[in-house]
Amino acid sequence: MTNHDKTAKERILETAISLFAQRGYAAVGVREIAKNANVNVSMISYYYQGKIGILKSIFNAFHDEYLQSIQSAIDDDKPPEACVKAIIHNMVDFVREHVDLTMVVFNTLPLDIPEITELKSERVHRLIDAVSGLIGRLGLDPNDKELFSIIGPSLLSIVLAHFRVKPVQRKALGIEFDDMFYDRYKEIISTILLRGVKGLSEQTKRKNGVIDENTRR
Amino acid sequence: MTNHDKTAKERILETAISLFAQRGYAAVGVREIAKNANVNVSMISYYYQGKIGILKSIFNAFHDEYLQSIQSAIDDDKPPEACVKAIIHNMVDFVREHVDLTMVVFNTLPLDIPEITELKSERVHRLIDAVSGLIGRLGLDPNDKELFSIIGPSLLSIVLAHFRVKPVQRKALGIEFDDMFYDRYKEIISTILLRGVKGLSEQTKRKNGVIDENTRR
Amino acid sequence: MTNHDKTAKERILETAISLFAQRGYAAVGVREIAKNANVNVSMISYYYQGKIGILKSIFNAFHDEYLQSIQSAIDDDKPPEACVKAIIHNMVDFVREHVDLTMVVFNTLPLDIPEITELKSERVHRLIDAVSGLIGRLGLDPNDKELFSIIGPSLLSIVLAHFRVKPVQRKALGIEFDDMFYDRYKEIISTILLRGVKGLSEQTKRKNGVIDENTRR
Amino acid sequence: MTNHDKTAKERILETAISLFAQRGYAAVGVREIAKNANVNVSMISYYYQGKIGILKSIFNAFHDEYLQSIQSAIDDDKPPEACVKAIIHNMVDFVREHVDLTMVVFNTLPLDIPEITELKSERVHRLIDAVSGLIGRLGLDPNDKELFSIIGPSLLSIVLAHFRVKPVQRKALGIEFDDMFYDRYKEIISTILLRGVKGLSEQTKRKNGVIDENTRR
DNA sequence: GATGAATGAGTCTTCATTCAT
DNA sequence: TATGAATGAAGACTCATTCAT
Repeated sequence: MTNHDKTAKERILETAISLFAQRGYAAVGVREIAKNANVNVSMISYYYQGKIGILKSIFNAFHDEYLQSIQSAIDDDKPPEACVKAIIHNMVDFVREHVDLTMVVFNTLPLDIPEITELKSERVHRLIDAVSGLIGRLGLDPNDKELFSIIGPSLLSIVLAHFRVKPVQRKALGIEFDDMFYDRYKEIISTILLRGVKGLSEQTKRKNGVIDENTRR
Repeated sequence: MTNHDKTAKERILETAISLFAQRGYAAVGVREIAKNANVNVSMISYYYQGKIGILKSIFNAFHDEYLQSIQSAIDDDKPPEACVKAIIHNMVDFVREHVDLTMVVFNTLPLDIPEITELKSERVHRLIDAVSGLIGRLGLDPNDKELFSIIGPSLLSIVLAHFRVKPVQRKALGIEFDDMFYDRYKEIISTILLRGVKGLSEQTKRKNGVIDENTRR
Repeated sequence: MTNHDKTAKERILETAISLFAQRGYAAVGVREIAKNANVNVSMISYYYQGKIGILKSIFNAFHDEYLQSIQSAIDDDKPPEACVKAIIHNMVDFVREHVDLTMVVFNTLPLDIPEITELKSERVHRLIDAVSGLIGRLGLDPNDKELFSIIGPSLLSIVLAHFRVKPVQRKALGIEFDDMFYDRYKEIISTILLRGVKGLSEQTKRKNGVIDENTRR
Repeated sequence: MTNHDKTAKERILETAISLFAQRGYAAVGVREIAKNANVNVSMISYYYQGKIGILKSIFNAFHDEYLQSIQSAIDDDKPPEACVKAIIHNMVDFVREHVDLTMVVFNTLPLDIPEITELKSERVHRLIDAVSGLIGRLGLDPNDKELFSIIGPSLLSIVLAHFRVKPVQRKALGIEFDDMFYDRYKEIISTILLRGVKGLSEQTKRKNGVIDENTRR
């Protein structure tokens, strides 16, 4: 499907995602979006009920696909470590395929934009539901909210960190990022997280006095 | 020092940091900054040569203190693991003390704002210089740019992740974050990273065939 | 066509010409133009891409009509003196009909406004092309750039001089300027210029030794 | 006297003259003047009671010297043609020595700046007084206000025309203007004006029926 | 669906001037 | 004299949105 085949509505969304990812929601004007998308400015209000409507659509689009990519990686019949690896694998693939979409959501997350506050809260809860089972199987307490509030964001952050600074690094370090790089990327991130979490669960058990050699493998 | 004792210039900076952290650089207007800082709008251009000048000041202020907090944690006479723990300790303390400042820098980092592109590049290089020695002592190749481009951002991201979503979590999970929480926080993050990095260096060695099966588990 | 029938774009241009003529380009604000033209301020940027765009339009509008009025007066089948008279006739009529337009261009000409520097240069060249033939037929060297650089501006200046000081003179001398005045005006200016230029060409020939004492007086 | 020896007040005036000449009174800000003159902004209000005060000083400074240069060229014992030549000579020299000063006054003349309206009127009257005698001796009616209102401005305009467009011409035609150029300049302008005015007086007499061969030389 | 003119509040920046020191 | 902070209005321009066509 060439760019010309897409409907005006689609072109608006894609252009907005690209521009929001580059310069942030607030810094991009509807005129610029309309111009780049080759539509009349009024069409934005027509299709999305205003600029903020685009952002809502972006959040929903991201949420649907992202959640699914995580859920499809969780399989209670597989060992939890494999699930984590699969999640990371899916996440990296998903992010690579939707860098701009992900960046917009991630960068907009900590900002106070009243109109999307509800969307953000809802998203958090659904994610927790999705992964809480896996957390328990990894040896951590799924009801330990504090622990979760630390590990949860870390997981996404650690994966996304690279994508956030990619443009800066490409410039400063002169690195090109290809498929090989991302294979290594997945492996490194998986190692850090799996080993790290394993260390955590050992620590927990040790503190609870249940440490014996067997549990440490 | 009460808020009234501060100079107009200081009040502008602090107000801007607070507002930028909440809603992002582009979404905050100079009028609002001036109003909250109780100064005349034109004072912003007077002291900072325009809105972008405030952002530059913020970057420099962050960079100076942040770099120093990391450097002071690195001690070649201590084992590298202790250094990592110290860095994380310092970072968490630094971030807690300067949440808004850190958030502004972190959230602005991935955005394309031509006027501060140079500042960002320069910052990256100085950070690399500061920690490259430690990287080597942890068993990783300090000249492996790719590896660094993955771990570097991860380190900061994993620490900051919590702060980014703190407001959302406080609301969604009903957690209060006190000193005890942050002690635990430091420990968890340290564990994840140290164990994770250790896993990485072992992996590296294994691939290079330097170690045997016994040392692995 | 009443003022109300004109489009917003036309009203902006005409109002701007009038105000610029009175107080100069820099001294007039877009708000004042918009107010007098009965349009919203933003319409100025919408139609003219900013205040400077109005000035560009003014330059182009003047140039087009002015050049044409000169060209239509030049007829190689008529004696050059008649052409000069016709040019002055056309110029005076043109200026009377477009006093403000002419004044804006003339008063803006010597000012350094980077955005219109090119327009000014282009204008000079076209004018030279238009009259160089006539210059030769008047007995002057059309390739003598210096000579042209003196006479060219003089021609326009001498015609415009009156219009520049008209308001001051009306006040100071109590003169009213009507059709009769301008008929005399054309004659006086024509006489000065034709006799003056004739004197010049005689002087030139004399220096070149082409004529003898008898023809001189 | 080097630039550093000059008093702050002098530096302000000279800097203002230079800047006003380049870009016009309204387009130049007091901050720029103060900066270029190496004084504090407040000094401008202190010495000149505001920006408009500088302009008034400029008008007065010009008027005093300019009038004197014309008066010193008028000598009732010399033939009127010689006086005209002397006036032109003095004017060209004066203008060359005070280009910026002259341009500021000349360019500001047609603009409506309420605060200097009186200054302008006064100036016109004094000039008329100074040259009215000479006008009569040239064979023109000194009480013919209309005639004077045409010739008067023409005289100055024709001399200044070159200086107004000098920068444009230097660029467009590639001419350099040196002493030799200005010698020729004086001669050409003198010829145009003397011959032109002679033509006028002959015309006048002819109409009045007093023409005889003797008066035409 | 699509256009482009129009609106009015908003953007950041600069203005000339004043005042206490 | 000289300084620099401070003011408030005004500078040009852009914003997202609406509406008649």
